[in-house]
Amino acid sequence: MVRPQRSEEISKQIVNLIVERRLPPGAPMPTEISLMRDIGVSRNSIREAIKALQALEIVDVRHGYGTFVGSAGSEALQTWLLFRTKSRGATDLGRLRDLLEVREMIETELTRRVALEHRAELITQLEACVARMKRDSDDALVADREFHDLICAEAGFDLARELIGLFWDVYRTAEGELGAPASTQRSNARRHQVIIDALASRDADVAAEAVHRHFREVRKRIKAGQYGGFGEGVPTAGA
Amino acid sequence: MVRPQRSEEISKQIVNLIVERRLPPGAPMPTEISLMRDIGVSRNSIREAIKALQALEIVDVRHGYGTFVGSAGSEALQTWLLFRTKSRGATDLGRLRDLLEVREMIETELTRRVALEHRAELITQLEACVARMKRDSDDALVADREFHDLICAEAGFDLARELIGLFWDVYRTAEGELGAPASTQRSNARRHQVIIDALASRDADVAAEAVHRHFREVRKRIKAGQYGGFGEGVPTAGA
DNA sequence: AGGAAGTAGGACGTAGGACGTCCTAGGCCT
DNA sequence: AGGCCTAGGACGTCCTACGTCCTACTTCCT
Repeated sequence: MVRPQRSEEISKQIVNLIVERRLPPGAPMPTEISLMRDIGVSRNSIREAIKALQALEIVDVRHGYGTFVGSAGSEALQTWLLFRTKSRGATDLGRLRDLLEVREMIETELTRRVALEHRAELITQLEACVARMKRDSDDALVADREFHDLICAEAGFDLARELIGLFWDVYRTAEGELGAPASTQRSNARRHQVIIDALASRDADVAAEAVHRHFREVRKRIKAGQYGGFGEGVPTAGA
Repeated sequence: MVRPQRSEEISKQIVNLIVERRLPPGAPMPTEISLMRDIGVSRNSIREAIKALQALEIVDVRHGYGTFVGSAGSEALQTWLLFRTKSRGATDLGRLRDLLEVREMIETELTRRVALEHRAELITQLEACVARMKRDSDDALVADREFHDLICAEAGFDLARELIGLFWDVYRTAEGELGAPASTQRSNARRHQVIIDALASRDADVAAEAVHRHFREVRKRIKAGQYGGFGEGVPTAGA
């Protein structure tokens, strides 16, 4: 007889409970005590099961108040993806590259679609972002993120949008921990402007090419080897 | 003074421990007891922190043996994505559509690249998959998955490949739980054959179009509305 | 009466100990 | 040498107690 890990089993039961009762995000969950009674296990086991669900943002636990249904947002994956990127196992630059690669693939296709169909207002909003990016302030980074998010939002696919945001955040964090050089905001703004123009022209191929060019530039910055990767032996500063 | 959740803090410390010591996947971790001493908290707290990491496959716990560094594989996200897809909050079909949409975007771009550069042997392997898909056995599904995985693997981007696999699995599961009609394997095989031909022609645009066509077909099947969505009121079989 | 401070209860957070279960390694027997 | 078997280590579950935090209700002052 196989004993399939108590708490894992409990986690499934809790998820089922949410799905079957059709509880929407934010709805209150049974308390730990009542789950204890209903499922018939100790509070410890219940808590461990909830902890696993909490790590995936499937539930939202508020100290002193209660446990609620979560929204399974993409922030939950940040720890996962960041670890995956930093953990050794493959070449570390390979992991960073993979991250960029996926971003590029999704954003390229997304941009193709947005090029074919978007509100005229979008262009204005994007222009505003680029204007902010030209000033070398901390806000430039925020504007960069917003730029990409605006395009993703325009396409209307929530999952894609969230994933792009996740990848962006993790990439920036990982890159930062490597001590990568910040790109000059000036040229960065220019490359984003190209994307806007492409979108405005409503030509999918031109837009895709603009996005490719943007990423090619970012990749070049990585490969420039201003830093030699970490986790392979010599960590950034040299032995 | 903010108290940032003990176990979350512990989780971070454990992750740091792995990253700083550069422990590779599979390496043994300190025991719960020694973590208890080192970090200075109760075993309960340690275990809850580990449980969260375990949910993300950042660590791998083996009963009676020990705790080891995990590989952060994409299987960890299955629970997350499946819940996200099934949880109400947006229209449920919207979630399924989002899943397909992201798959389509990644696979389209991936296929573009593979079309431009791939081993001749790949075509042979893909042909073998399609041959298996033509037989209406359980193996047809496996072959379908393998088909897409082969293409992703050829491109060489691990993350993209794993994500596609994840999306495929979750889509199939979610679709299955909705009681969706299985597509006729005959026509499915034919659409895959088109993709192979496109790849063999080494024309990126043709390949992309073939992939689009494939997904358009799948989408059509969803929208056909053989089942009316779940979670909005009437669950499949009618009240 | 209206509002603000205080309080009681509920719910999650952490601690510590005990015992069960499972695994591996190493000694022992054949 | 090879297989069995046992001792010990490590994770799994349970129980109990107490701390912390939040909400909602009560109470008291204006």
